[in-house]
Amino acid sequence: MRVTVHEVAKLAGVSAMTVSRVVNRAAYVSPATRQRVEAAIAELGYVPNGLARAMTSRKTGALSVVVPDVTNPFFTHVLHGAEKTARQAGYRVTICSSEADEELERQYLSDIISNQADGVIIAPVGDSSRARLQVLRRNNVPFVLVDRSVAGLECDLVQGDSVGGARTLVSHLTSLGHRRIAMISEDEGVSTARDRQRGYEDALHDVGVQADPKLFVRATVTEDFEGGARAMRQLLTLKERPTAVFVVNNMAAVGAIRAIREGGLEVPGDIAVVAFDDVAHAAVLSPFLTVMAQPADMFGMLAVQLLLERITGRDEARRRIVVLPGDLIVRASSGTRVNTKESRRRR
Amino acid sequence: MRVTVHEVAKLAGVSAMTVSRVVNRAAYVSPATRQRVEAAIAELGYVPNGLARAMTSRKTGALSVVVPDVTNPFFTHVLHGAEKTARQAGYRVTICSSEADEELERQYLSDIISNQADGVIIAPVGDSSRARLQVLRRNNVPFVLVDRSVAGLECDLVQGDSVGGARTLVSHLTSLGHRRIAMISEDEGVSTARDRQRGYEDALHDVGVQADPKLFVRATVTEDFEGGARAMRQLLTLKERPTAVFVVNNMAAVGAIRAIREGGLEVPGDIAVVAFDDVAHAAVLSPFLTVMAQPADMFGMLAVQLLLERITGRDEARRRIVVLPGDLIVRASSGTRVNTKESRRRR
DNA sequence: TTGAGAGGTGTTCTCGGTAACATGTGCTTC
DNA sequence: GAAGCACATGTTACCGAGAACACCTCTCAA
Repeated sequence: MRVTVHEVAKLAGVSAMTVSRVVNRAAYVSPATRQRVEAAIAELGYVPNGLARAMTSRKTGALSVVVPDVTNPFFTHVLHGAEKTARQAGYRVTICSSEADEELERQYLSDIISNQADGVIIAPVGDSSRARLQVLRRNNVPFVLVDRSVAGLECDLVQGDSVGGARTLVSHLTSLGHRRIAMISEDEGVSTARDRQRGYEDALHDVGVQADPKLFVRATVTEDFEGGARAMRQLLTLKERPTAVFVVNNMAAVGAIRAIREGGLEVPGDIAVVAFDDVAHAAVLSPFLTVMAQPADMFGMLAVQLLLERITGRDEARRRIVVLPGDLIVRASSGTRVNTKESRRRR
Repeated sequence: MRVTVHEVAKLAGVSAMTVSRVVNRAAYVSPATRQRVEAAIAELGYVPNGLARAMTSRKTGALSVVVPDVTNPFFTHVLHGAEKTARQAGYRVTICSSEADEELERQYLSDIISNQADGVIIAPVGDSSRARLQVLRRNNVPFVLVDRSVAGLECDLVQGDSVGGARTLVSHLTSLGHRRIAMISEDEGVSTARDRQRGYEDALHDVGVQADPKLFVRATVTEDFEGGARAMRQLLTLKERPTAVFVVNNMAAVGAIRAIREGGLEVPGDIAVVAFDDVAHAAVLSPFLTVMAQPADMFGMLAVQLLLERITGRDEARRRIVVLPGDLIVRASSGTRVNTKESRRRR
């Protein structure tokens, strides 16, 4: 069906090997032959079969990026950074959206091994990913974690400064006078959730406040905003409501804000909100949410770089961990007067 | 390096073929043998090589989705819908971000052929993609267009109702009294730009207004918002400024709004803004932009469905075109009083 | 008793490309 | 004039699976 070397060879009156040599600009093909072969290639529209090549070369040129949610702007940018860097290095990128589902993640990783990806970038579902990642390792597929580490698994990692970032965000709230500050977190098996909780507790401790367990809620963070909304509704039922909330990420924050408003309350008037991860479009359209912005593109770029180094040998290299600091962007939702220009205008 | 059938066969004391039979649950393997083979597979951690399989079966199980920008929420959702549907049908999805660059698109399509993808979903860069898509066709790679058609190319297509959607958006503006309405479009080679321009002109015509060429500007729409911003700045230099702007898509709209504000003007007070495509996060956080929302997930899902039908034979099927209507969502940016509750509160 | 068919397993060849090796020119060089 | 090398091309084998076919054994019906 598809054109092969053999058909090109026949048309050009040479052997398959010679066609291969022309295609790969290998040594020692006479100009006359080369020309005839090239003409035949053009005439038949021959495109080399990458699979067959991969069979012998043991390199597919494919990297896989596994993220829990492709519609989350944070991961979107990780993806973009990774894709760009990979392409420049001559690699393709296959995305896998694990939907934060362990079984789906397992399936993807198994597929990845089966399809001989040259390497994997993964934002793991959580600590439970450890076993699955060890299967990768057993099959000699190099991988690099992004955004999240996995307890008990030593490997290359690119992540943000969750502890520090959370501490900064929460300190921002305490500096505004808040003391009853809630946290909406996610599954304990996710390293960023743990780290951000630590930052949250550190910041409270800094001002002499003991973290109140009733003010700590976990959300199931899925692609829609419902997880954050549900968690927020729970907080709203407390007899003594928090005056501020620190939300573990952007998606949950959006849900939380919606829940607050649906509860007839105002942000930041009744409850101030701060969160991790910026949302570019929203930020420009109508800057509202105070966030710890992370350089997501950079996460992807660096992860690919580390991965490529693993792929191209240098096995001796030890485990490398890159930690990227975030940027505190203060906007209306935390209750300061920064950037209120627009909201005043909108009326 | 990686475990193969042969090693499993050796360990189990059978032939490679028998291992293959066990793996594929093919007929006639004695329970005893099956068990020994399965034990060997488990012990060695054998995972079948998908490439080798693809060589003989002539099916890779890979679909490619080519979009101009993976960080654009619209395409993100197309991608998500496509990925989900494909996965359920047992296909993987490779994403290619063409960055609206013809050469990059050509390269990707060539890669796709080379890597024997079973099919392609593509939001083409523009009409110039025609030649590149014909190469796909010549190589028997089925494909379906999403979002954009290509002039002079007959093929399956899933798109929004750009003419009607634009007409609705612009009519919304005229119904509010606007008459000097500008349009920020993009490259003429993009079908949606042409269609939306027609809808724009139709809507003006409906109220007896002749489209003013000076009010029509093209933006180079790239992943950042600069294209829209530049176009807007150009409109702001006109002696007689437009009172409203219809922007061809969400990314450009974000840039345009930024430019308006940077010019010291207000939206919608000085200039009303409407655009195609919603941005989910922004919409929840602080509803502002009046848009024609398109069911992007659905675009991806349907495109994959059409594609799978092509792949699994039924070649006789004629060209199919699916047109999905959008939803007008009126918010603050167009100057109505809808949804002003939040902005009033925010003060 | 024979043969037909089901059960069970191995051998060979192929998928499309290329590494490795083989072969065959012609020209230089001592 | 034989060795030696650069150039030019072909042959063979292999990458890891699986299709096709061959070849056993055993059972059961005629």
